[in-house]
Amino acid sequence: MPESEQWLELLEEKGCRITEPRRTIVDLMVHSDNALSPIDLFDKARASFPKMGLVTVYRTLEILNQLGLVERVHQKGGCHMYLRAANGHEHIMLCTRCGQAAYFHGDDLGALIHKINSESGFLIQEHWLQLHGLCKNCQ
Amino acid sequence: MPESEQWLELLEEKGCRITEPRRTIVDLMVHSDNALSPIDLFDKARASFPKMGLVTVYRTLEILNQLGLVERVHQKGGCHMYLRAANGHEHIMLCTRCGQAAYFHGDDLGALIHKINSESGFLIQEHWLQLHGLCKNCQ
DNA sequence: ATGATAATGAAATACATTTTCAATAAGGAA
DNA sequence: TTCCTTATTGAAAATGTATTTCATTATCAT
Repeated sequence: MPESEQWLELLEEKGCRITEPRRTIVDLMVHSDNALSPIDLFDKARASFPKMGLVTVYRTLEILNQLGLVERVHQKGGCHMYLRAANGHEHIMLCTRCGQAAYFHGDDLGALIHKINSESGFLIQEHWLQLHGLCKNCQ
Repeated sequence: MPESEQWLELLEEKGCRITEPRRTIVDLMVHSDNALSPIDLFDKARASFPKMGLVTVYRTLEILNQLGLVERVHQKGGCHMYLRAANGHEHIMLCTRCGQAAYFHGDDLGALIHKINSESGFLIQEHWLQLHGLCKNCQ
């Protein structure tokens, strides 16, 4: 089953109606190699669905984020872009030159987290790691 | 030498004038255990320097950020707060209950980064790790 | 096919940040 | 010290980003 369909099924399970705007945004997010801002999505979406409203982009991103399907990308310049979420122990890598995102399925950070827990007394509940560099093409 | 003085010297070396607003903000950032937003800083600063302008807070944070003395903190709710920057291989931990920040000096990411470089072809230039959990007091 | 209501888009609003600019103050030169 | 240059400042305006409101539309269970 195409990934877009899986996302739409999750939306349906959550009790959401499947609409044209949502289909459009899901499709764009599933297939994008680059992080996209709400405005990026708005512009791209209107190519195939001219009536798309910017508010709907925000609302749909919020739902997809709640479902863990997309996540906000954090960059020096700002934190306004979204990307397909990393699954399990994947980590996101962003190319600083072309913007392409890649997912690396590396070790989990369990050992480090555990060490921090025991040495610092801090009880870590959540962590995120983001990597910035040059992709193969841009080196 | 107090850390505030060190920061001010770095500002001077950069060619900046040492002003009352800058002293005030530096002092607040050096001594804060919690991440602070521009508005937080604005409010706190006016306690000792009532004429402080919000724009100056933004401008000073930008300079301190360029000098690597403060860094933006990334949280689910948004990325509008700043903290003394982590040095070397320190990583920032934030308490999700009281907001207190702690710095943990544990590397171990070198191996992971190296592995990613060789396996993915991606050349990692920078990495950010941020940890969220409960500090000793809040557990 | 119908109807209840979730979802939508546009406008208004709220919030965050940056730009502009005249007045002020820092700090080197006299 | 006093003067002068100019970086810095604060206020207002402008820009950019995100959310709320609300009447209209479209989904989907019946």
